[in-house]
Amino acid sequence: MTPKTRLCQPFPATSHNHSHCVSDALTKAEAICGERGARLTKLRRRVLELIWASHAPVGAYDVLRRLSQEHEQAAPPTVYRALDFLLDQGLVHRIESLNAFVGCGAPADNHAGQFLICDDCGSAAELQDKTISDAISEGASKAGFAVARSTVEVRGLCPGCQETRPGHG
Amino acid sequence: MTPKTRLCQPFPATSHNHSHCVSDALTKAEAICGERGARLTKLRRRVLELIWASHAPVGAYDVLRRLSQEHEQAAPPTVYRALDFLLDQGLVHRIESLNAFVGCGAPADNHAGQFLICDDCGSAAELQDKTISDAISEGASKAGFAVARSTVEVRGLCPGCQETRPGHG
DNA sequence: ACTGAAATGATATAGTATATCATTTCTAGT
DNA sequence: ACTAGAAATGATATACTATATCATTTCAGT
Repeated sequence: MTPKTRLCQPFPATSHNHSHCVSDALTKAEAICGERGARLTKLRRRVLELIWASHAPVGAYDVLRRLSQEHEQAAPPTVYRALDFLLDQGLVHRIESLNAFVGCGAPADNHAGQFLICDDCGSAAELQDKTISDAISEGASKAGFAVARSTVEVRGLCPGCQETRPGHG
Repeated sequence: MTPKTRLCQPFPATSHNHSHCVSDALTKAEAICGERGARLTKLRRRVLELIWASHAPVGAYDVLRRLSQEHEQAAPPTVYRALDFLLDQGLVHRIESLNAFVGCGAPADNHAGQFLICDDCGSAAELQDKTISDAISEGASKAGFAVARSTVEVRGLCPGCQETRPGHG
């Protein structure tokens, strides 16, 4: 049985080996793009890698600043085009409430995730919770609304930051 | 009993008397601000009225353009300050995925709504669906996440636009 | 009227995203 | 390998969204 709540990209444990996250994400991305005949160029691959530099969503201009250090011609469209590609392929998600982007933890399944975003450390966890998506479908359908896609962004404190800031203060 | 799904701001019927929506919203706003000792100044009231000009979320700069026609000194901070006040009072909501603002249909109850936004006509309906919010609380809690607030923005087609664009085309 | 707080005016600037056209690189068909 | 068309990138300009800062005006309570 599949659980109704799947934490497809958990909050990182303090001990986690981040370089493994990154290489894993890049490997998956290459496999997926390979299957689809989508061109994960050097530039797009590098942008994906920069997005994966942390588990916190990162702004397009932050990516640009880092990319510029190694690629002098980089300009806003350079980054936005790469991001558009990565979004199309489902390799990254856009976090609307932050105008920022985060790597997708389960790029193989075509899904719309729900995000838990820590107001303290900025990290985002990605959920695929069928109870939530079913509730949304049901609520929309009662209103006669035909759902195309939905954005769920939950703000609060991640497990680690609750220890440090128990009263949210 | 309270239904689990409340459509606290429905999609407008083609026949609906919009001036009634607006005057109703303004009346409620004055009552609420009066009770709270919050100052719904002429400027803030007018911005609220401009937001309520339609059921589609409206951008801050759209509000600015209209406001400028009657109030020459209006500048971006004029509008953003008024919006900040209206958001604080729960009289309008911000739609993150559109960078836009919409009047709140149920400003009296302090709530976090869910929004159904039509990709065709742009109208937004506001839901207060306990099934959705409970599902989010539950999913977050399984991940050990402490929820502060959540954003739910569903895109698709409203009842009226499904008739016109049955195949989403 | 006076005073401190709140609101608004005025200006500058930061931050996010896209339009457009030129050039280069890649792919498929020969 | 050659070439034409498509895809990707370069380069530049500009649009859109939001906030910082300080001056001035207005308001509520005394």
